[in-house]
Amino acid sequence: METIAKKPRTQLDRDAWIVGAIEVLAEEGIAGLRVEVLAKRLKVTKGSFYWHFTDRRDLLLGVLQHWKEGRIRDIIKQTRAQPGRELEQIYHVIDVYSANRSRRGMMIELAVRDWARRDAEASAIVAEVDDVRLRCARELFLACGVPLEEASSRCMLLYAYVFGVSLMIYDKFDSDIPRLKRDIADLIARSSSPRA
Amino acid sequence: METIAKKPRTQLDRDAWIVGAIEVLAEEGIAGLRVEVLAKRLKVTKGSFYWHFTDRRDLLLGVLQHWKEGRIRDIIKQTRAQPGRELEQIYHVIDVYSANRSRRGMMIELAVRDWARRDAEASAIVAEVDDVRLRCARELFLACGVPLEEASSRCMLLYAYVFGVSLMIYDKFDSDIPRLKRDIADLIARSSSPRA
DNA sequence: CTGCCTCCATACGCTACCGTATGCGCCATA
DNA sequence: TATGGCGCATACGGTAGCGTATGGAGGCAG
Repeated sequence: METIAKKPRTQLDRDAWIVGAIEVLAEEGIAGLRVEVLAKRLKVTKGSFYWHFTDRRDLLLGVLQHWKEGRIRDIIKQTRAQPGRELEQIYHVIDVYSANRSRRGMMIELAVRDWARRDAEASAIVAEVDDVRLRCARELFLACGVPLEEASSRCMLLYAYVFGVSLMIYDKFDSDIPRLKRDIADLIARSSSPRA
Repeated sequence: METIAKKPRTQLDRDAWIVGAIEVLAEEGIAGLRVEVLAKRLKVTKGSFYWHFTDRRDLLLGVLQHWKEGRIRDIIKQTRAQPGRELEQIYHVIDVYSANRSRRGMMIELAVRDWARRDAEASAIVAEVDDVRLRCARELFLACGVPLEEASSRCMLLYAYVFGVSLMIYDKFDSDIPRLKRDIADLIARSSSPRA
């Protein structure tokens, strides 16, 4: 009767390959994402791979799709705030991205963006994700009473900052990095109009 | 008598290889920087390459060194302002990086930083460059009368922004990108204390 | 002219991949 | 118990790239 119920299977399915692929992508970048390397990591041979995928490109498209959906789900979640707590939520978004806590997610993010610099399909996916991110974040600023154009500037600055700071190496620059990051979050989030 | 004078030679020297390598690096990333590919672009064979370099790693170290020196020269130049025109210079720095004018330089920058995410030697070079950049930019803010800690925050935000914005795809987000970028430059540069 | 040194070409072995062809065990179902 | 297909293993041909070995052209000195 349970024809639709998921059967517990030890075998690999398409999704397991994609999840593993994202793991490799985070560690080695798109250039290191090789079929045989991934197969070895999953303890099977590429005979299995070419059963689930037509070729490497098929996998890569699956990775992009999987990443996009996960990102958009996360964006919706992170930018949903209780009325009156929008500013708090903005700080939370900055913190989530710039903290080392989600280092793994940022590695994937950077790998995908580097990939997108030379691949049209990856580029299209990143464009979609960026658009959703910016619009959702802008809503938060608007809810804080920030005017439209300033809300646009600030949310753009927000995301550019969190990605950019992940590319920099600034250990020796300042002795109190946590304070530095708090101050930067203030520069980004604190609206010039109301003043929290 | 002119044993030290440079002789005009049509042949390739170490530097020509490095310059060509940076070209490939900008277009294909570190993973695409292959000895035989580079040789083909320079219209020679890799027999020449292994005359000038011991191995691929030797070339990569040369690329890093060359990039570092060029960057530091540029930083010194870009952050040297006539007294009283420091704020103007800050805007100029933001503009130089975020404009598409120096798109090529940014491609190299991003390629090196992606490289540095998985290579200790590239990472060390980026750390040096970042340190010089941040300290030079901080001097500009200090000269504008910005307090030390705020100067640190703002110059960090500045560089994180310019690198991060180069990773984003935001065509559809706002209809007036130039205005958006001007507003962001104001958010970064405009000190809360004096008010230009 | 001869010999040497510089700079590059050619040829080779080796490894890492991609994608294909084919074999094979296991499980469900009749 | 027979059988067919699913999921994977094995084996193969082909390409790209690294590094080495060796040959060869051209200039320059003697």
